[in-house]
Amino acid sequence: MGRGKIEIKRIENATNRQVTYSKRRTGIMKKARELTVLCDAEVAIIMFSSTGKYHEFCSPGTDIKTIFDRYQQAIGTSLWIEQYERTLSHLKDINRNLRTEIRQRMGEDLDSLEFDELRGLEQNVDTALKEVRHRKYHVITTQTETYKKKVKHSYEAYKNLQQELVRPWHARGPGVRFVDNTGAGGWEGSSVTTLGGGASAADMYAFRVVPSQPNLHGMATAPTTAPRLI
Amino acid sequence: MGRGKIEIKRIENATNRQVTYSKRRTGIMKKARELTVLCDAEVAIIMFSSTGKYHEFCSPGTDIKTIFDRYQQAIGTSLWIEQYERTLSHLKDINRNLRTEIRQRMGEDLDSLEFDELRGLEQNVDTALKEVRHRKYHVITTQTETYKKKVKHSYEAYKNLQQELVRPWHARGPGVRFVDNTGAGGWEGSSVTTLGGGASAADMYAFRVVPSQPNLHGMATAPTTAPRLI
DNA sequence: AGCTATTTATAAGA
DNA sequence: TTCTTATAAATAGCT
Repeated sequence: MGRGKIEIKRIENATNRQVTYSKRRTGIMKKARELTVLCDAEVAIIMFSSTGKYHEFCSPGTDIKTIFDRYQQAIGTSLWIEQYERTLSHLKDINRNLRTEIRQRMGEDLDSLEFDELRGLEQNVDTALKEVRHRKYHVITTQTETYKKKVKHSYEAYKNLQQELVRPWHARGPGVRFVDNTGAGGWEGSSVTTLGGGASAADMYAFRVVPSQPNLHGMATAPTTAPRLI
Repeated sequence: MGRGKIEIKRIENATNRQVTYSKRRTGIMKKARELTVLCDAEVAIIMFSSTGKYHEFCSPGTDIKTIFDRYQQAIGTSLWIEQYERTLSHLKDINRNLRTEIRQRMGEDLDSLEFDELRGLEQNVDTALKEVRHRKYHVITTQTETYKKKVKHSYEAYKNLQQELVRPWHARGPGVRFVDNTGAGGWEGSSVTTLGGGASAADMYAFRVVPSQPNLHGMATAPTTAPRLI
């Protein structure tokens, strides 16, 4: 009912949707009011727009909660606590199963598994291990490359400064007054020149040893932020 | 809208009132449905006619209780519902994290892990794999022993019967009248005598191949019963 | 927010 | 109840 017929499907234009919502909401509310008056009925309406705003209608002489209670009595679903408890215990069950699966994937609680399940698990974990190793080596490679570049840059900067140092004072630029040489000894002397070539990637991370997965398998409600390597 | 205009006041004729209620109720429900689709809104309607019959409408994908909960939250009523929602979302969070951990233990979604986490995971999965293998071999050994004993017993029973067969008729006991020899050829001739010694344990289960873990990682609310080997 | 051409809803009657 | 139809209402597309 309007200048043109519209298809009943989600209005994609947000503005349009909002306007239509507003108009039609008013229409429904009016209809509801008329119904309560004409037919002596009790009506409760709750609406939430896509933007989250809420509107309500309720027959005069009562309130939404009363009508809702009556509704619950009528359909016998009273006591949400029931529903609530059900949902809760359902989630807890799922949770417990997930934990069991994790424990089994960690090699615990295997007694309850049949042989074929054990074999499936073994195969699965084996595949997973390969995946993890694959990913680990990928990360090693990537990060090693990054470090290589960083070391190379630092070394070049260092060499430039060194050259600057041996040039006569009168040839220096006006902006160069200090040279940082705090690490000149141990830094240059050990492995800088060779690191770009042959240092093993694993050595680069040897300073940080994590014996087992500390963040996984926790009760954390939000993802814990991991300590960053760099 | 009709053959004549009507005043919005209680319809005194009961039949008329009932008919109007029915028609207009249908109209409102339709409008509500259209609103939810057109404007992506959530709508819940509860109606009671003057005769006490109830009707409801609710946007698809949700239910009246959910909308009512949201409504109560919106107007700031009900403290325990908040608590309930919090507990629920807490459980859902835990759930999500557990699933993430399982996926990572399966070698998926590894991109988000830092290097040290990856290394921890690798170590952990590696250990788990050893545990699982250990347990698997334990089960194999145990079951193989069981089968060995069964076969041994069967074989001895068979030999006793065979001896019985070669004894003269008059020497036989009164209860022995029939001898089952259905499998005498293929059974004895092939591997029975050697099985007790050298048959590989793995061969015993070769008839059952389970490529991956079917029951793990599911949404099951209760532990699923596994197919039994024996 | 208003304005209308149109589409819808529905009152009354069958 | 359900259908039909004349009419009242609601509203889509524009300002």
